[in-house]
Amino acid sequence: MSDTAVDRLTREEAEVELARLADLLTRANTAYHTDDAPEMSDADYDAAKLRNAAIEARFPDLKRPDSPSEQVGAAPAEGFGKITHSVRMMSLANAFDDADVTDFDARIRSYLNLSPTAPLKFTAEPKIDGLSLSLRYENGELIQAATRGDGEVGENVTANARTITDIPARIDGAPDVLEVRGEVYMSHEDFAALNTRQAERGGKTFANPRNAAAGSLRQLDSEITRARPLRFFAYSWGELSAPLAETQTGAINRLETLGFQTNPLTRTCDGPEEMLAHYREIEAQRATLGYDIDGVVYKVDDLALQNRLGSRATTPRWALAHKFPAELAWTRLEAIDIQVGRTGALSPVARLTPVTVGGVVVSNATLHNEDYIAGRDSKGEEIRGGKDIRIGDWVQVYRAGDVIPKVADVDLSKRPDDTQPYVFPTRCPECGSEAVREEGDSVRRCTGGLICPAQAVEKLKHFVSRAAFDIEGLGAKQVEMFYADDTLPIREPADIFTLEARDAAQIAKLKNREGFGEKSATNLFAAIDDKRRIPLNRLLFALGIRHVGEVAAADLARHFTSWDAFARAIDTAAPAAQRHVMAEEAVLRERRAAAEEGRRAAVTAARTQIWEAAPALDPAAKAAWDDLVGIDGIGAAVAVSLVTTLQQTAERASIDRLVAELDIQDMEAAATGDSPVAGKTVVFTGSLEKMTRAEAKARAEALGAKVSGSVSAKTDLLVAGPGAGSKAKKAAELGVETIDEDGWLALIGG
DNA sequence: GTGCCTCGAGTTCC
DNA sequence: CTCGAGGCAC
Repeated sequence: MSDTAVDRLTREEAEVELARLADLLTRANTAYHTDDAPEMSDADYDAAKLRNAAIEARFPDLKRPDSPSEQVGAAPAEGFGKITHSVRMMSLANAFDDADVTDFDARIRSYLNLSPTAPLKFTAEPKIDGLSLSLRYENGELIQAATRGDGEVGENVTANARTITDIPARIDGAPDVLEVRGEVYMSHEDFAALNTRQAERGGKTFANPRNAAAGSLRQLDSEITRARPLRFFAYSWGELSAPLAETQTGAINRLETLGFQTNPLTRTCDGPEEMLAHYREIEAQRATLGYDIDGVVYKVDDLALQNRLGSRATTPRWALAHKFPAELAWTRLEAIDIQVGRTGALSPVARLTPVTVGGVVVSNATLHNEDYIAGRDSKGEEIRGGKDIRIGDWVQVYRAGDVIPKVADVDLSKRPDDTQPYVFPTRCPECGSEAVREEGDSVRRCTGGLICPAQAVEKLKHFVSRAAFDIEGLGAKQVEMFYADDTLPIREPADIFTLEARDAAQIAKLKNREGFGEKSATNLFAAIDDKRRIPLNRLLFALGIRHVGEVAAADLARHFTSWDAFARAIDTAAPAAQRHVMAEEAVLRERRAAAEEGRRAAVTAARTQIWEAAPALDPAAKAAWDDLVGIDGIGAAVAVSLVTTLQQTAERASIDRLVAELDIQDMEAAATGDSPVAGKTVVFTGSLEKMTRAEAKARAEALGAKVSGSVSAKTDLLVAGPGAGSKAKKAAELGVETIDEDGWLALIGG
C-alpha cells in the first residue's frame, strides 16, 4: 500500500497508512537519536514525511493526534532545548609541570598584593574525566539541569539528570536558589558492563567511559539514560541566593551535607608543596580509583579571595587544572595533506595508520606548519635534534590536553631507506594561486582570496558558525553542499539571504531535493529570515576579517554602535592606514640599512618622514585612524586589516551586497549597568594601596567602565593614588574629575 | 625595547 | 587545546 498514489487511496486505506507512517517516523526519530545509527536514509525519511502530509491534506479529519507533521522540529538534527546559564560555566587554566603550579601561587600573590610568606590556602581534588553539569534547585527542588555547552548556553537535560541516583530530586536546608555544578561520569566497571550489554544486543559500543557518559546523558528518551549507570560528583556552584560557606572546603562540605557526592580525595593544602604532594598521591592512585581522571584541580580556598581574583575571558584566576602527562603512541605517517583555512593559511595534516591514544583511535594529527615538518622552531632553530618529518616515518603521537592529536617526535632508527624530505607546496593545492610567507610569519598563505574555493567555503562556514550568524539548519555540511550547487548556489554570504527568493523563482525547488523535504526547506528559509536582524558585533565577527575575532568585533561594535558609523570611519581612516603601512616598511628598510652600515637605526625619523611627507595627510583621516587605534584592544595590525579588507573592491562589493540584505541592530551607546561608573572611561595613576592595578582594572571593567592608560578629553574619571604625576596634572588642565583610591572604593561600593 | 597576557586561528574526534 | 602574535604595561 505504501506505493499507492495518495489520490487513489480510499478513506480506510488512508487511515491505516497514516497510522503506519506515524509509527515509522516515530521509530526513525528514536533510532536516529538513541543509537546514532539511523535506520532510514534522509531521503526516505523526507519522502515519508511528505507522503504523510499529502494524505493529511486530502483527509484533514483523519489527522492523528500524534501526527508526525505536528511534531515541532521533527527534523532529526534537533535535540534538547537551550538553557542560558545564569552564571557562566568557565573552563580552567592548565598546568603541565610543577613550575606552572608554583607560578600559579606566585601570580595570585602578586595579584592580591600578598607577601610570599603570607598564608594562602588552596584545595586540591582529582579532575574527573566526564562532562560537567549544572543543577538548579529552587526551594530545595531540582528544577533544571544543563550541560556546559559553550559555557554561556547549554542543553536542557533535566529529565535525564533526574534519573541519576547521585543527583537528589530535592534537598533540605539549602539556599532558595542553588546551582550545584559537578561532573557526570561512569565508572570503569559500569562502562565495561555497559559495553558488554551493548555488544550482545548488537548496539554500538563506546570508545571510553567519557564518551559513554556523554552519550548516555544526551539521550532524548530519559528511560535509556535511567538504564545507564551514571554518577555525579559535585565540586562547584553557580547562582546562589545565599553563600554556602566562607571557603571552598566549607562549601564542598556543605554540598556533601545537602546530599551530594563529593570526591573523597579533596584536600585543603597550605601551599604549592602540599599541592604537589597531593598531586603525586592522586597520580599514584589513578589506576585503582575505578574511574577516569585526567589531572588535579587546585582552587584558592578563601571565597572572598576568589571573588577578588575574578576571571579572565574564559577562565577564573583562582583555579588551575594540573594535567597528567599525555599518553603517547607510535604509528606510521602515511601521507601529509595540506588544508586551506579561511584566511588562506596552508596547514599540514598528518594521515596516520590508525592508532589508539588515550582510549581514542587517531588517524589524523596536526603537523602545525612548514617549519615544524622541517624540524625548526619559529626562530628557524633546529628542534627535535634536527629531524625532519618524512612520509613513511614512524612518528610519536599524543593528544594535547587529551583532545587534539599532534605529532610529537620521529624515530629515525626506523626510517625506511627510500624517504625524501617533505617539500612544502608554494602553490595553493585548492586553487593553484601562489602561496606566500610573509616575513616573520610562521604560516604560508594562499593569495587567491575570494577566488580560492577553499577560502570561500571556509569563510562561509565561519559566517554561519555559532558566534556569528548561527543559522539553524545551515551548518558546515550544508554550506559545502550549497557552495558546490549549480542551480541554487551559495558562494558568498549575501547568497544565503537571497536563497528563498531564488528558489521561488526556479522550477526545481529545494523541497524536492534528496535530503530535503517541504518542512526542512521552509524551516531553513525561516531560520535564515530569523537572522536578518543581527547585532552589529555578530556581523563584524561573521565577516571573517583577519585579526577580528569575537572580542575585537565586540569592541568595535561598542565603539561605533552602527554599521554606517563603522564603515564611514574605516573609509575615512584609509589614507592614514596606508601611511602607517608605508611608515613601517620604511622602518624595516632603515633597520636593514643600519645593520649593514653598522650604525644605530633612526627608527623614529624614518617613521615621521613618511607620516609628514607630501601630499599632506587629510587631518580627518588622521583623526579617524587615531580614534580607531585608540580603542582598547585594537592596534595597528587590526586597523590595517580592517582598512585593507573594506578597501578591496571585490570584497567590499560582497560585503555591501550582504549589508543590503540585513537589518543591523545598533549597539547601546554605553554599558548602562546600574553601577555609577558604567560606560565611563577611567584612568588609574599613582600607587594603589588597597588593590593592585590589575585588580582595579578588572573590577572597573566588570562594572562596565572602560579603563584607559592615559588621560585625554574622553576620560571621565581619574583615580589618583599617592605619587600621581603628569596624568593628574593633565587631568586638572582638562578639567577631568579626580578622586583618590578611597573615593573610588566608596563610589563602587566596597 | 622587553616581557606578560589575551585574543585569534587552526585542529580532531564523537 | 595550543601556538603565535598583537596589544599594552613596565
